[in-house]
Amino acid sequence: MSDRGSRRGRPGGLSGSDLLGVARGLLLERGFAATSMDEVARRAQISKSSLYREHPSKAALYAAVVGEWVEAGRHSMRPALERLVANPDAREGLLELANTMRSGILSPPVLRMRRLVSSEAQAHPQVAAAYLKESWEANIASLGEALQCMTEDGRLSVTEPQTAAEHLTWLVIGAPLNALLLTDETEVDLRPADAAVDLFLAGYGPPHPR
Amino acid sequence: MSDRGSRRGRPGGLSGSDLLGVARGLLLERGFAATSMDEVARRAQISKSSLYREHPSKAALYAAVVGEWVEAGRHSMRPALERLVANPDAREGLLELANTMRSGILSPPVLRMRRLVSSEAQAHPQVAAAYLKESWEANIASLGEALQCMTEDGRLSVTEPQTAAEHLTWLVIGAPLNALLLTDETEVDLRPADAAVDLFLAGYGPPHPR
DNA sequence: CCTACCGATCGGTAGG
DNA sequence: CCTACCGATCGGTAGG
Repeated sequence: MSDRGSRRGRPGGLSGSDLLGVARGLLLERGFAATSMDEVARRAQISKSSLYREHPSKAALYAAVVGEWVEAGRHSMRPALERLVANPDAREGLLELANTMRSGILSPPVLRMRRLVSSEAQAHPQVAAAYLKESWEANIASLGEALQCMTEDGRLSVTEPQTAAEHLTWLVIGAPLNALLLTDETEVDLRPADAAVDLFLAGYGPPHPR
Repeated sequence: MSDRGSRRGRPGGLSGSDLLGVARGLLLERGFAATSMDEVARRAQISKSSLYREHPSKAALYAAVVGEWVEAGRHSMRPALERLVANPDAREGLLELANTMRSGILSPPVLRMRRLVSSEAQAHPQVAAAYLKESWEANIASLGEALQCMTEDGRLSVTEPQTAAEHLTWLVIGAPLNALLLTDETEVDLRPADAAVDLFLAGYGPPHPR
């Protein structure tokens, strides 16, 4: 990860993934407009010339930061989904997944990245579109596959996996995500996910639950 | 609404609600940072001195714009909720309400205001907090009251109206709102709300549906 | 009411 | 000569 090992001659500052990490920290903390290329360079201990050689514009740096983030989080839900599919108790598995989704999506860094991308969606639409497609829709699709898998062995009765995955997702995170996006807080008191899972199972539960 | 009638002597430019309308148009179109006080004054045909006399800072102008918007939309769902309560067919009423919620919350101006307030939530937290409380939470609470009313005469079986209202809201608008907030588009193809209403009724439907 | 203008700061690029 | 990198400063524009 660190480029420290590839430096030659001069002590030098950060580059590559380390440089993106510095930029990400500033962008998540202050937003796009309030993050200056000067401070990115200063914190990375490089000159602005070096910064602009690696990222030819502020927009390119921003796109690189979001791109690295999306790539890292693309399959972040996979372990939780494998635990869900492996759990013979559908309700227990869904409850655990709900809590995992909440603690992930509502965590301060993930929330800040979402605020950043959403705020810049008009100025940088291609970045927002990539974030939506590769971060959100990819994870929703994976959840849909897991729900279909659970339907095939009788633990659920889902006919439209994509729709069911969206329903579960928004039942679980809709209200707290909305509240957190409209606050400068990074935490909100969560009611238990039981009611959301109960509603989901009432509609998508096994066909013969007796 | 117009201050044209109260002008005295000079032809003058806009003030009051008309001035806020000009500022709102610019803020919704370009966002907070890209909206200059110079252009607000120019479009309102007043000097910057007059603008700053009526709104002592850019932040104050922004707060006034959002405040007027919140006040106007506070009870915007009431007519739709009255139709829901008056409809003896719960499913039909909920479907109509779902479509009303979608066409309202997902309409371009409402969407743009949400983007604006959310983008400035860190810089102007009190504005975002007022928007959340008086615009969102007030309407959710009204929906909860309607659901409780329908429970009392046997059309639903809701024990926690607040939770049920949140569930219905996010089932109906969660996915499209998320997609629209992460795009520069102002429209998205909506799948029918039937699946969301069916799921809601599976969990909150009448106790003896035979 | 308005024009001119301020102190500050931005993203991006020059010469050496 | 080449490269990686620096200090200094550019033209424009923001809120007030």
